[in-house]
Amino acid sequence: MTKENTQFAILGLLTSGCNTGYSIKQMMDGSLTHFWKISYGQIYPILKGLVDQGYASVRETSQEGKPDKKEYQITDMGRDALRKWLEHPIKELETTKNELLLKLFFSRHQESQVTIRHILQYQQKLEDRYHTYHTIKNNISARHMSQADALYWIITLDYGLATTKAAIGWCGETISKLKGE
Amino acid sequence: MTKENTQFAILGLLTSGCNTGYSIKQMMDGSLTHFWKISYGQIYPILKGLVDQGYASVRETSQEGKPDKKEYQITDMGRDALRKWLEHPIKELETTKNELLLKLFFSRHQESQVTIRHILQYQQKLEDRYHTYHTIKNNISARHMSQADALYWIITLDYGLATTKAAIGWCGETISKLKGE
DNA sequence: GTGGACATGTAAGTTGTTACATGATTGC
DNA sequence: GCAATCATGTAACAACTTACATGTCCAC
Repeated sequence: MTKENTQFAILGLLTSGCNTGYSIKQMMDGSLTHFWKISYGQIYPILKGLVDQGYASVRETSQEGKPDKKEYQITDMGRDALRKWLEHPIKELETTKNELLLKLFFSRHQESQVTIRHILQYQQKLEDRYHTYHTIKNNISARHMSQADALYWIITLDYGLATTKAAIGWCGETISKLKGE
Repeated sequence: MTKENTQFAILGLLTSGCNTGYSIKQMMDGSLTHFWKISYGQIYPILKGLVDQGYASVRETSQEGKPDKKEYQITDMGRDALRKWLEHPIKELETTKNELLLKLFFSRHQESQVTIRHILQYQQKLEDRYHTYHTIKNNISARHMSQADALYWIITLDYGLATTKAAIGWCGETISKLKGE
């Protein structure tokens, strides 16, 4: 049930300073994007669903200088459900679709120069991602934020940093291997 | 277009000794599963589509001691299309949904003991996966197989080994960090 | 006679994305 | 007057999974 997780991702963000569909989307894009993505097409229906289930409440508020918005608030029931979900153990490891590896698998049909070019481009993208994670990490340390919030946020970033670094290393080794052929 | 990639994954396997829907599924589950998954619900319609596009041909054959099957063969047009697809550069890095990281992001709502238990279980699963990759790698080296096939197969396994190892290391460090809190 | 490997296929459902529609307000 | 940011929403589509339906042949 990935939908359940997506639901709780949104419910969780209601406890992290986000209380409109718009701000949830922004937070997702900025901070959870490397392990959970979401579109408006999901957010608004799910927010409605959370209210239906009693996990959240809404009120329409008007602001000065900005359009009206719907403010969502997590309820006690929502908090209980969130804690229960957190306790629930993780079933299985997820696997990503990886277009580079797929192409690599069939690369005997191709000249190794082209393969090397693909890997180099991939490596560049990994390095960009690595630097993005670093920048976010530095921003968190520099900014306000409650300690409890920041601790776990940094831990998830460290996962991204560690695995991305390993992938960058693999790119280098693989290119050497292919050049030696 | 992930579907395009899935299509070429199947077309590619027609060049790697698989020529029935059934054997394609087996190969996928055994060797490509860590970066590309597929179900029968996709395989059979796509095989039909490949024939419609002129990328493959079929013939029904009967076997002794086994049920009849449809043997698919890649065509010259299919080979051209496969090479063109291989040349096409990779657009973007994929991101996996990761339930552990999602839960971790909200783990300030939870006692750190429970969080540590989750990470330990995750680490165990990563280690299982790591050993599976190793076993497959050893089997490839030990078995027949053309050198060209084996080289790229091993490279994709090395990616899995490198990133999984990094993730295992992160688990250890994170647990230490949380115990120190 | 039953379980397992081999073999093909589809219908319904799930999950998610993309593109579109709408509109307030601010600053240039 | 136009772009940007803030804001909400949906309909159509895409990709994929799950569950089911069907059947052969072999070995125990």
